[in-house]
Amino acid sequence: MINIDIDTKMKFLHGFSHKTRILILESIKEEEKTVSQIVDDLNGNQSNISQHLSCLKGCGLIVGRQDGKYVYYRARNQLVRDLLTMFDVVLEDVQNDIASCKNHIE
Amino acid sequence: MINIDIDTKMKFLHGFSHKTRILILESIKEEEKTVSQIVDDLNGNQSNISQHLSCLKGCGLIVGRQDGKYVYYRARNQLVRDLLTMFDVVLEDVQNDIASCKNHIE
DNA sequence: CACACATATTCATCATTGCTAATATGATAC
DNA sequence: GTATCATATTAGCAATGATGAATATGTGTG
Repeated sequence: MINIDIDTKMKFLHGFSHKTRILILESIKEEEKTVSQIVDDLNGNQSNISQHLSCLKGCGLIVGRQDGKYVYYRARNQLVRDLLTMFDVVLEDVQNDIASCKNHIE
Repeated sequence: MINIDIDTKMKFLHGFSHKTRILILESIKEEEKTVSQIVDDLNGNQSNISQHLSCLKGCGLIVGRQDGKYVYYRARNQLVRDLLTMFDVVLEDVQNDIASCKNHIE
């Protein structure tokens, strides 16, 4: 495995650090969508969604293609989809782990 | 797969959203370490590291055990380690695209 | 007990990020 | 050309997150 620059890695991970961005990723995980479709899906603000899409693109998590006056965005590739799936897998496991610990002090 | 509450998920993902926290995770990925060892490793501030450790614990990413006056932290389980490894795998795939992006949301 | 050491917490300040409204760009159709 | 629609960008402000100094808590030792 090649060495990965930490700042590049943080830029990448930044993509996952906001609720709206996660919701966008989940919305376009399996099928590409236009910006307006995503805006509708999330009941969001056009400017706001557009900025988050720009962020996600910069992070390398999604790609866009222009088709006429529309821009379609989708998850960059299968690895990114796998990562999104893995979040759920690990989180499920962590939740069970915590739940099965009857007397954790917190 | 059970449905995962989005806010719980965001809390989980927040653990990966800061450079110091990623460096901590990498530092204790393979072997548990005391707080002071981590502070030395990262050349960090004790208060600051302690706060990030608290965050990571709250996110479910790490666990701590007290041994005498020391507290040892380690990655919660193998899945968390796998996730950290997967970041590198996916990043390797995407690295060139990210390197040219200078922006976050702006 | 007093002391030294390891870690956690508080607090005030500072820095970064996200938000919305407004505006700009770019594409298509008339 | 102009009008219209889709998307991107800018700017100022609001919200959130990170920081280090100081302090508190906890743990073993003499």
